[in-house]
Amino acid sequence: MKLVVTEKNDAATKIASLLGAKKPKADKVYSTPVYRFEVDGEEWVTIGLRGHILEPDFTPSLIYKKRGGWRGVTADGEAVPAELPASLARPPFKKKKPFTEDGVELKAWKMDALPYLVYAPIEKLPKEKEIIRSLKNLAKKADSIVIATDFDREGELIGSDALSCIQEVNPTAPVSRARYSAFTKEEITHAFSNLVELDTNLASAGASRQDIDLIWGAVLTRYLTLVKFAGYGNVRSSGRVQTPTLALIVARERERLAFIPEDYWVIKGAFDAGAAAGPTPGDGELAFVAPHSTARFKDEAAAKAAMAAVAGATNATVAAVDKRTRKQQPPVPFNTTSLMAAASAEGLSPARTMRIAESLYMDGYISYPRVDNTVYPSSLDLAEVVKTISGNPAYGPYCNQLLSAGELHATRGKKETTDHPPIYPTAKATPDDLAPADYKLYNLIARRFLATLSDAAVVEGTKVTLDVAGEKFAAKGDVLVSPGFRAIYPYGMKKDEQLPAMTQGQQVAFNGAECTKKQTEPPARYSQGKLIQEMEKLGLGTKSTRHSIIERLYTVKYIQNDPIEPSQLGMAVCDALDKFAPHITHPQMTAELEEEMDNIAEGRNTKVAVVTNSRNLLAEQLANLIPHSEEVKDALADAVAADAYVGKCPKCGKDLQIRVSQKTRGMFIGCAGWPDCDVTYPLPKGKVEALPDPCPTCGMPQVKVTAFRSKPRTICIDPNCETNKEPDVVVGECPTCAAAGKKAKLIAQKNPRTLKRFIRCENYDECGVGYPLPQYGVITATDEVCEHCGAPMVIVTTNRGPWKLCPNFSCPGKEIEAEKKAAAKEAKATEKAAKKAPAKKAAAKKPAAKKTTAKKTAAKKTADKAE
DNA sequence: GCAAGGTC
Repeated sequence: MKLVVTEKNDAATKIASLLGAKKPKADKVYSTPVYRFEVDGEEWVTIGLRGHILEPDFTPSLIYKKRGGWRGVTADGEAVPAELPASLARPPFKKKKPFTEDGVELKAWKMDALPYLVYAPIEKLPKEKEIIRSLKNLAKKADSIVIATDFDREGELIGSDALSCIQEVNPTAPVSRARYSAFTKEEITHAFSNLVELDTNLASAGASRQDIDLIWGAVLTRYLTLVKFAGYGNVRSSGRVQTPTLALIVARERERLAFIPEDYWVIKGAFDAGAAAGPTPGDGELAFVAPHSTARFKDEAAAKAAMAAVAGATNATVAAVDKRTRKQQPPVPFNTTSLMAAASAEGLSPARTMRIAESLYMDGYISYPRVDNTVYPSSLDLAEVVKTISGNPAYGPYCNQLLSAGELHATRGKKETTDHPPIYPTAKATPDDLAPADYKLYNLIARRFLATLSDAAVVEGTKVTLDVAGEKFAAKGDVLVSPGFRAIYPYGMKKDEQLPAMTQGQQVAFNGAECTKKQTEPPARYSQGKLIQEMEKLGLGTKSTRHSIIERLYTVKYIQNDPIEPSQLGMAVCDALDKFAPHITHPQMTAELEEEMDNIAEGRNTKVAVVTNSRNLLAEQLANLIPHSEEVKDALADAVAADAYVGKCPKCGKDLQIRVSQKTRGMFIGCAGWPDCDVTYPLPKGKVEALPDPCPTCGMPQVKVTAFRSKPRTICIDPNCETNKEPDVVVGECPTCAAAGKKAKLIAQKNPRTLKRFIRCENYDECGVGYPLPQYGVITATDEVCEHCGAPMVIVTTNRGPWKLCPNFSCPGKEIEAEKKAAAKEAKATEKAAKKAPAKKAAAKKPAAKKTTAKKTAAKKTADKAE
């Protein structure tokens, strides 16, 4: 039996179906899918890994296991370097030698262990245990092995790791490597009939990257976290990619802070081409506004002079009309980066975009979403794709138009690789088939695909120069003459500005001018999309990791909001590292690593040499950091306090800070003077940010609260402020009391101490009837009761509009509704799958659909609970 | 409790 190992399940299926004489048989080894088929009478089987199946980590025997291995290094491994470089060899023990904890002898403790970590040996440990088990099981029976992972450095490494697993159980089977860069019959057949050897140099280049990333990441992350410990879960991370990325954001913020705005003046004139002289009382249909031809007056006197010159004028002469048509070329096909950038402009974060893209891909709506390529391969039948999506009524007419216009020609981007095609739609979807955000992304991808097959848009630009008492005004207009791709791809387009038709020498009415003082703006903050593009330009991260790097910066609270601004903590971390360990804050580290990896791959250098070199460099940086720990510690502490600051304590005057409750993990506002001062304020659930302006009603600080999936709202921190008071609302009669023959009202109310809102029977002590309410939104009573449980229906009006709900958390109706929805969705999925490809796909799809709905119901439940 | 890179 010949065993073919691929990087992912998807590749395993494709290769099996391209090489098998007959349709491959889908099978499972333990829980891993494998595909069996025959080639020239020989039995073949393909198995897809899940990317890396091994993961480097410090040799376990060296690490004292307690608390995730952060507690120190043990003395038992002879692998522990006996001698540290002089710069790091300060007395490592705070406690007396020999130092033991829980009977384990420790060489160094916490921070003092970091120098040892710099030189700690690294092993590859299993990461995907299930897959490894399946792989080994197959390997035992294999006569020969083909490594068919992706054709790149990480692919070579993944293959090499797989091979080391295989050879543990089958060291003798001959091994070869298939190199392919497209899933076409020719390419795959060619690769498998021209097998080569695994490139161990290339694999060890990748392994060097792994080791270096681990060592630098672990040492610096632990340093930053331990130097000013802020409780478990408050990790302050650093890494080869994330720290330079943070530095970009911080640098931009610094530019903004250093920016000195300059005043300038703008003059705008009002004109009306419908009347020869003004002022015109007319309908204003032909009215337009045009700026002075000096777009920005740097000098107020000059602006005033121009205003004085046109004062009293009622007439303007059209001095010149200049028309130019220009073409707007259709966009190029989407790769991962351009998709994330375009989606980011539409309000989908890169991380969310990739999550959605992944699920659209798994459900067969779009092609593989992790690509660099921006040129459709010739093997892709463009017309067939157009036909496929033409079933969506929003695209139908445009698709037909494209198809009837003759042969299709697609735009080409600059990057051409052949591993995967650019991202395109692979199935029809309508808004009914997908969740709103999913459809938003699908729609973007489908329209982009059609746009890449379209003609250029032709825009006629008109520039009209108007003379008012010798002062020139310049009116500009853009009119779309031929929409071309813009008919289907409206994203990122400016609105047309139409000017009335005018001819040279014509007189138009001048209805006065307005002079406004403005200020120059600092450079804009990065949007997530822009940051991704900048990272790509600098070689930071890969198409598959950039979005998660940015997300990481958000979760460790180095950055906030979108456009991205750094927190005080983010700035402090960046500054501290830039001062004492500058190597990690620059993209240069990645560039140098790339160069070294090329050297390893080409055989000019070895992994050992490169990693050792990197260890030495890190040792230098750490030796620089350690003596400045007090300074770093203070800087981080100040930054954390500044991020938490919301205002002054009304009782003692110290700082009020946003804090996390140790007990409940919930947020509250507490006084920095605690325990001497016991002032606290409750906070509702959600993301909380301090606001600079105090409450206009009571003068206390205000915060911005963003609850899950809601728009942010501003609230005063004082629950007793008028703005936080809510009148009790009678929402119905208590059913339990009614059954007992009593009459009692159900009242919607808010607890000022906890901010929790709920409905409670006025006779609660006896009957115990109560229901939870969402934490915000205006509650209005209805005279209906829930058909399932008898609770009073209420209407909650938020900024997203009113919605009616049964407040009973355990109402049986909730389950029934959820099931109905799930059933409807499943029916649709089954129907769709059955239409597309009989039998097999339907079977594959059904559980997937079930899973998503189940997940969604669960997510909804937690969301409900959170409210 | 750590990185970055694959993939789900």
